[in-house]
Amino acid sequence: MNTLALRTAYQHELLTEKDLTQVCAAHHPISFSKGAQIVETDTIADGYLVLESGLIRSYVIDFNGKDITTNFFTQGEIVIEVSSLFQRIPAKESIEALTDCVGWKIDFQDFQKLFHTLEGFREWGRAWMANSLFEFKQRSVAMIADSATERYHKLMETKPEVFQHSSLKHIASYLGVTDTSLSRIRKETAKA
Amino acid sequence: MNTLALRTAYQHELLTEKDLTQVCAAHHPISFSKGAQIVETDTIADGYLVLESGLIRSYVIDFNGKDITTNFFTQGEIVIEVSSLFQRIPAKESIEALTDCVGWKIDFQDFQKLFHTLEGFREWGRAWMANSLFEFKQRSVAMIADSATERYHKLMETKPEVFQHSSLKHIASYLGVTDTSLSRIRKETAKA
DNA sequence: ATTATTTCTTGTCATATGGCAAGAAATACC
DNA sequence: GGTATTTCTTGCCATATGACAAGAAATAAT
Repeated sequence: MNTLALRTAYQHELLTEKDLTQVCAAHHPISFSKGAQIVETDTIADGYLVLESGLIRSYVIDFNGKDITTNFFTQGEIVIEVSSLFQRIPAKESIEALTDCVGWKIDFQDFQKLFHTLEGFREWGRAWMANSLFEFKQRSVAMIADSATERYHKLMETKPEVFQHSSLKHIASYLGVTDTSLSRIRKETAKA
Repeated sequence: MNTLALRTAYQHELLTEKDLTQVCAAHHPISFSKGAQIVETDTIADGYLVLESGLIRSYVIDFNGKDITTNFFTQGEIVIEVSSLFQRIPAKESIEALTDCVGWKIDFQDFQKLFHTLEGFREWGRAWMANSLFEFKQRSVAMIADSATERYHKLMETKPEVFQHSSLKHIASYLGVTDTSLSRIRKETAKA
């Protein structure tokens, strides 16, 4: 089986080749069919996965019962409900497969062992978290500073795969607009 | 000197009393005058601080030259530019004191030593990061799901201190509205 | 105290986006 | 293949918020 995604995901200067071998060995292959629920709300996540292929989204249901996509995951990304996994609390987000997916799963206990054993691994982990935090901050700033059209274009550039496999509705809620508006934005874009 | 904020900030079930003593000892008191720059963009952060008293904000300048407040920090909170500190890259956010402030600073090297030595401390750190990530996700969702008025009320509830010491402009950019709009929202609220 | 500067309010008007609904298109189901 | 269901588009109108500008109020500077 191809471990390309794993090697990509765990790229870090302080993670030695030896560490990396150990880390990879702690993962096992896993696959999901389109529509499968990968993390369910109100359960405690028991691990995370590195996505080898397919498209995944995380989402929450807001107080009005509206479904809001919080993230899209593509190849080589870590698919995880951070709060649930690391604070050992029930998940507040759901994660679902938008296409058939294959990936590598690591269980929490195995992760813990590596985290507390390998200095390089925890440096990687901390850097990964720092980067995630940065991306979410950027997202908040984009919601304030950019127009819906600009956010649409940015997503097109960074994750074009999303437009092949996700419905307008999911993309619209991620961008913070209605699907009606997104349909119009797309029309304008195509025209230009 | 009062170490209340320190003890509050480092509350975690896996951080023993012994660990905590060691952690506290790694901090030294520090103070800033109103208007002081605590973290400057394009420099690499050399530590972080636990705020004992005062009000601090972080902000970015967007591509249009607009100043956007990304966060407010109040007593007991960790004031930090995560990306810069943990990825050792130039800061993209600035952090400044909105009032005179006193707090406890820990230098990166001292933090590193504790992080890689004390299992409980890194559990705390990871939990802190997980929680920060969660808060930023919530912020993104609020930008999508809540009206400006709702976001205003939420901030009023969670950080009322902000309204005493920050200008409308800073609060407005944090909430994602213009100061004009915020002035009107406030008026409506007062009326009701 | 006086003046200058920044901050806040208020008015008018423009605009992006939402809400709702109807039809078209695509997809899933039997 | 035909029907049902979901998804997408489009029109009309409502509304929240922005842009700009002028004055008031507060704060800082001399």
